[in-house]
Amino acid sequence: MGRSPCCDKVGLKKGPWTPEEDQKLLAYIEEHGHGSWRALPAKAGLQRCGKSCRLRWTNYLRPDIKRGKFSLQEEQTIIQLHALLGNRWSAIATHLPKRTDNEIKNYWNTHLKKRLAKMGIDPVTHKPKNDTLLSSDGQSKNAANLSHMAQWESARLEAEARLPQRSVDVLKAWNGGWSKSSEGNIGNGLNTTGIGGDHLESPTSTLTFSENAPPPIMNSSGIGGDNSIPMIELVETSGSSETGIIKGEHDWKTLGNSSHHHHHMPENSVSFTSSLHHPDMTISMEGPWSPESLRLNSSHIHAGNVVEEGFTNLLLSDSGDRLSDSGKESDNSGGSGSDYYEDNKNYWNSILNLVNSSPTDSPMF
DNA sequence: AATCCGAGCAACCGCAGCGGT
DNA sequence: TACCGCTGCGGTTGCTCGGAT
Repeated sequence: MGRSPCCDKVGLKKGPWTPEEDQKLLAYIEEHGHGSWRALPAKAGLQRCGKSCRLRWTNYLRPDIKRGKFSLQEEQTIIQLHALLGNRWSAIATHLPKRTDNEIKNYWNTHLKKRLAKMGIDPVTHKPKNDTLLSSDGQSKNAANLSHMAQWESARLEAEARLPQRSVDVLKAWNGGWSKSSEGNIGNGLNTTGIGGDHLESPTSTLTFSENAPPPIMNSSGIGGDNSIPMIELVETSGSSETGIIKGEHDWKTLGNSSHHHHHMPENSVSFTSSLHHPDMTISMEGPWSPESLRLNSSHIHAGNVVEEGFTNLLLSDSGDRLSDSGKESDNSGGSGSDYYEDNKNYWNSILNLVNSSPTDSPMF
């Protein structure tokens, strides 16, 4: 794989951009669009490599960038998403209006990480550090720390409650082909690079899930091995209540490739909302659990990205591929499958307990 | 006033992945 | 299938600025 030599070329300027350079770049892109970044500098009369131009544009010159202090809401969003996604800044950036991944990354590293550390929360795992909260006999050290913990967990709950593990499992199954991640972050098969591109900027998403069990698990090859989610249709509604309903045989078999197993979906209900550039996309699922019955409702949304983005939101999981063909959990992360489910259960129970015993809107930051 | 030092942030670097040939 | 070009991403660097000494 040939490395792009653009930045190695001699004679190309590096370092801070001058206002003149900014002006040239801005003027060129406004008139022609960026097209090929590699070719752009010469056309725009810039002594820069294309990479540098792209970076300058995406991180600074783009007209839709908001600069300045992060709001409380933005901070919480970053923290919550970081708890789910880890250092996937570009994915996090798609949830913050007009913020760039670079800015979010910097903000995390310079502000939020330190703040969490101060609170005794491990900024990597987003869990309270043992030595901070517990003494050797497991008793809490002091009430302040416990309060921090409760507040933090409460905020974390907000994020994670939007993403029940089982829904993640379902979507993993839908998507199929999850890869393992050495760092414990997701390695899903979805292409996220199209998210947050020129047409999609600031989704915030929630997922709600009924108490009933979600569908059984697909095999690992899943549906749509090309990472698409072909069973979903997006209907442009422009604010009307009109929705497109896709109905068909309530049988997964009709949707995927012929190799996967036949599973019937139990009754279930899913509601997914996402606010994008022009928010309020709603995906709701009613009746028999089957992707055919997904009902999508959106307005002013770049349709191609919406579906992908929406499901990427659902795929925010730190678990790897734990699903097997038969729907049982499989073990490929070092622990047994039952350990995983036990841990998961305990985890959710602890979060729910914390939330039940603490104010939901307690100011943390 | 000069120097030091840390925080904040813009920009760079290298890698991975994708599409085209 | 292998190679190449290109883009995007995340980690890191290094410059700037402001506060402390």
